[in-house]
Amino acid sequence: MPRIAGQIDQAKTEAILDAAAKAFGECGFLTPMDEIARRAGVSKQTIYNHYGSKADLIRAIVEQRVGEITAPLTAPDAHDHPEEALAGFGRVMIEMLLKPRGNALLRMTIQASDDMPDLAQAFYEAGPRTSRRLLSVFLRDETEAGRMAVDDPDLAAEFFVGMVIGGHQVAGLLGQGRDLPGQTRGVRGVAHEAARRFMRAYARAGG
Amino acid sequence: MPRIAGQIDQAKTEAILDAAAKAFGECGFLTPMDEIARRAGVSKQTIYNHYGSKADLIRAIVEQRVGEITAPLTAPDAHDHPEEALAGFGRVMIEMLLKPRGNALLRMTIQASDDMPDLAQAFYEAGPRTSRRLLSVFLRDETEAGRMAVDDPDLAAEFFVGMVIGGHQVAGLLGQGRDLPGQTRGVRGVAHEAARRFMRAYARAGG
DNA sequence: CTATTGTTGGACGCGAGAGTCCAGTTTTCG
DNA sequence: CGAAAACTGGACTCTCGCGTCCAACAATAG
Repeated sequence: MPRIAGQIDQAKTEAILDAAAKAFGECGFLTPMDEIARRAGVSKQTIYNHYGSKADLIRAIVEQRVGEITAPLTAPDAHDHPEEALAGFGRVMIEMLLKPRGNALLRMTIQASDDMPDLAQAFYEAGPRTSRRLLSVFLRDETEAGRMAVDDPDLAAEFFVGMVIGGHQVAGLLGQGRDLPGQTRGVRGVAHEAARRFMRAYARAGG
Repeated sequence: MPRIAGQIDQAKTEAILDAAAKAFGECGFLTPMDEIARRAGVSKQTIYNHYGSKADLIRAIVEQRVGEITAPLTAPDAHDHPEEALAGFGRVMIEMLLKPRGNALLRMTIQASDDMPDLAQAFYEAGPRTSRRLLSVFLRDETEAGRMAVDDPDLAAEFFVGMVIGGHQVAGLLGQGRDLPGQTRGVRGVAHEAARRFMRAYARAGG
């Protein structure tokens, strides 16, 4: 028994995954496997030893990266001022999408969603859906605590998420990242303004 | 000179375009040309007689449909109550995306944006960008008329558009159209609620 | 009727990319 | 050192889809 059975992976598996994620992000999911092998500094055969097929490779990328990217997106802390918490949540969300990684991952998943609808669903659950749910819970708690007046937390969460990322999403998906309002304000400025307006929209009746 | 020169097109050109748009929408832009020919009830050669290549065909689809789909999206009428005008604007926008056509067109353009960045840009200009601009102008006018208090119309327009379509967009692109808040309310309900909240967020200081 | 032009459908050439195969090399363990 | 397991790299097969070619057909103008 030469070579420990598990020694194969550790180094190369990650190199392959990194290179593949980067390549797919740049050139779309139609990037040839040879290109990925080249970038990873690895033989093509090795890729197929680690991941059985291109579909499996893509699956691995999405499953790993979704968690990684959405990690900083914890539920806002209800003990802060709600507006501050919302602004922070929004800021993380924008940064999530502005990073080449986030948008590239979404693009790749959309492109692959024809052939792999299950993957698209997993991505949707782990990404957009959970972020909405986190925010929805926060809004409900704030309302019960008497600091806000949100009658439909799910819908309100969708509104806020939409306010914050709406424009960036499509623009990024179409490769038109440059043109967006709020550039002069910067990420923090936009998130803060969104939070401020949202609070006004959902303020308690008494102010 | 047998056969009038212009007799070639009228009938078939449109049939091809319709079939192609439908096919691309359902199966993605990687639909074979043979499939399109079959659906259009036309020989493949005929397609190449009318449109030089697959890229040209896609271009033709996008250029025609963008205008067609965004046609009902005129600037809201400032003479109505602003909230009603906004709700109407939002409703049209949602319907634009809920129709298979709209979302399919966006998907197709995203998928093709790797190979045809110019097309993606044209789409973006004609679609998302002009709708934002229309709304922005409306908000500026309403503010000048003293009915609202919008300091940054561009950003506010992005907020409203995001509120209305944010969730549907990604869900549709990922083929997850079923799960969305606001189903119980229906399209009009969501648009109306968005308009109501938006008005509160941007009401004049004096109420 | 004849010439011209579009259409048909089917075969074809071609390139690209997924996945396989294999001989030779490297690495690690005993 | 010797054996086993993974890696290399490059050739190879297979499929698929774009775009072309071509011979027969249809329609229309003169």
